[in-house]
Amino acid sequence: MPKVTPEYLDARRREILVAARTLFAQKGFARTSMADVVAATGLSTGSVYRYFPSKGDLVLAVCEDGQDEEFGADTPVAAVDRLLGNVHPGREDGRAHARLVSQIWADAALDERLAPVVAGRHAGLRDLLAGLIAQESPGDDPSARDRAEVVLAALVGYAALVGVDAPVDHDGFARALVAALRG
Amino acid sequence: MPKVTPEYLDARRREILVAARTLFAQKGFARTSMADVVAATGLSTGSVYRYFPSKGDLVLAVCEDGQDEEFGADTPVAAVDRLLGNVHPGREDGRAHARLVSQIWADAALDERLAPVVAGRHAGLRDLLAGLIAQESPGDDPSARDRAEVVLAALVGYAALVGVDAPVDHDGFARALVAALRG
Amino acid sequence: MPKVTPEYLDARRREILVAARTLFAQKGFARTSMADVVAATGLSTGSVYRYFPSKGDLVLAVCEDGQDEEFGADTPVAAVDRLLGNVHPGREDGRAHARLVSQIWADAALDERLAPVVAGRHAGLRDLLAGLIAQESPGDDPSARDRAEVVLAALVGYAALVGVDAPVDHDGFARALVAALRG
Amino acid sequence: MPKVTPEYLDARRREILVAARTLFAQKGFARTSMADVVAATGLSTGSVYRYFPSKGDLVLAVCEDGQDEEFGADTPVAAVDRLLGNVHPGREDGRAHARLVSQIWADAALDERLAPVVAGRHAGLRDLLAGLIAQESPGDDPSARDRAEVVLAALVGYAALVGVDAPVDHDGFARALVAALRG
DNA sequence: ACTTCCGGGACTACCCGTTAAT
DNA sequence: ATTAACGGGTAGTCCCGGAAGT
Repeated sequence: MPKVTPEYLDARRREILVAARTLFAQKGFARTSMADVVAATGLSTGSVYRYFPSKGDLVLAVCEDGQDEEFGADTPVAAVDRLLGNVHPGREDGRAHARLVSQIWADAALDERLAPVVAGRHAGLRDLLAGLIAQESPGDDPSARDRAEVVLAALVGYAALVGVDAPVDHDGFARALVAALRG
Repeated sequence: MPKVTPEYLDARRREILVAARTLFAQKGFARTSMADVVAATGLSTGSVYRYFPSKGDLVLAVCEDGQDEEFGADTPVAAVDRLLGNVHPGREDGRAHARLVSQIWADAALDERLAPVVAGRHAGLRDLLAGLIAQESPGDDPSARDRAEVVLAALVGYAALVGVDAPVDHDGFARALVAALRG
Repeated sequence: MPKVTPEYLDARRREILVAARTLFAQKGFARTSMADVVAATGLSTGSVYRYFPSKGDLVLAVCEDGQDEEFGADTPVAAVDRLLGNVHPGREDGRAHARLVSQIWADAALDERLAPVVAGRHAGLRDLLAGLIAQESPGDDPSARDRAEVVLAALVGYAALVGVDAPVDHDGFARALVAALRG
Repeated sequence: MPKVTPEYLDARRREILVAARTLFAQKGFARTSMADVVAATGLSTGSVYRYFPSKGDLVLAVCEDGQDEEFGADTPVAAVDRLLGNVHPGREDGRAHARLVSQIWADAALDERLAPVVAGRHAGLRDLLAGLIAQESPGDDPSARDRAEVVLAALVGYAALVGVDAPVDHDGFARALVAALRG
């Protein structure tokens, strides 16, 4: 079935990506084999490798994916609430997402192709958050950036906690996080 | 014929543990093979398996190890400084330690034997920190625990950042973290 | 819809053949993938498979190709000189040609479709050479055929030597070969 | 089964080597998979890889093997007879050996680890044969080495012929070869 | 009619955690 | 205590068919 539309190709690619992300969130990168991905997509080995030339590329694509989703918040509190909501332990896919976040940071620490992607994405988010914080604060507070860094780091750590199924107090954490935003 | 002393056995065990931790910090759990550990210790496969019946047990032991080191701090700021110092990107083994932290949280999210160990350790640390915070604060502030949780989570996130070699402002982060301690 | 001319088709076929021979001479049959050939020709997979229904057929065609080139020599010495020149280690493509010769004989020993082609080609060359030898020799020397066989075998062996980049004395070999022609 | 005698290890190694050589002679290097070798030995994959860390090493070992067998001949004619006998098309394993010879020269042309081994072995044989020729010839004939090269090359070419099952006149070839020895 | 190119899936070399015999 | 053996699993390649377009 050659000469298909670019949309078709992109849809196929996304299917693989979604299947892979689901598996990676369940079992992590290392414990998910390409055969697992192949089985989950219903395609053949060759097909998957046509879209992603190696497992590393697939992992990379999963990590890059969703990166460009609009931040969509105009106050720091709203932004943090939203990010925190993604890893809410009560949500259906909250734990899965949290686990994926942990996997990504761990793998990025070992994979030099992944590291800049993850670091860059994080930096972008931090600057955005810092901007929102600065808008709210009176005068020029140089600590906005540091506060943003801390809050974002706390979110990563929170994902780790949710990932291991630790009994967290979601609302309490949210409150303390908002307090930290204020400095 | 040997009948070696328990001390000797324990020393052997520690040697393996140290070698494994070093390798795990460099390459992560999945990318470190038992053969790597065996080679690093200079022992034989059988010996290593005598002390740790499976790779999972070795990973578990590495994660548990160091857990019982005294917290050794009597103010929250001192405690946070100390913890933060362990993953200082400028320190020789700061990045290695940071990487190991990321690996542990990621693996704990997948391994049900590991999860409670890591979660428990974290809870202990959090309660200790919450205690120190409460001591300092006037009256009974119920948010001490939440603040401790946030600060500790931020430390985990900071380790992730250092692990991927992101350009962090260590001192700025420390300041913002101390501010967060105060709420 | 095209209905292209047969000449065009043949030209295409030759392009593929040339590209394939070059690759086969560089990397051998087994280490050259159809994808390599496709890439080298600039055509599509389907096109290549239209002209050569399988890799085996392509290999066969490469082995048959050049077979019908006129011997173009009227004395045994001239013939041998010419053949030897094709695998001269100093020539640009001498080693490449020599490597290809080795690949062909090796593959022919395993492929029953290839074997008769190669054997037949060799037999033709030998008979031709034997005829030239007989012309020069006085009376009817029944050993002409055997001498031709030995000389031709030596040429194959020489190609093998050049193929592995062994330090050969080309002129010395040529002299000894001529002596062998004479018996 | 640890701590076995070196003889045991060597015997095991030889078993693998023999099995591999047989397969390689039948199907060539490329068409013989490591799984084939494993099955032929009756061992497990891991065991075979313990003795030969890669397929390339196994191929190399097969090519080096038998190299040190004594030449065992004191006249050029006897030497050539012996070498020719190894690839006699009538002998049980003559064709198999001939095929293996072809495979080795072809692979050596592509594998830079193999090339020097094969070239060196050939050079040794040639010098030995040249020595025998020189002994017999009156005075100092500088062409002894070239004649030896031609004769050896012819033997390689003869192996190629036998390998493809070409109808050769073994005795006629032998006679012409002996004539070539004399120059 | 003819080319393109996606899909398929068996296969390959090799690795790894672990056992058990010596 | 040592180490040979195990065997299932891993990422990735390869040749080729056949449907979809031009």
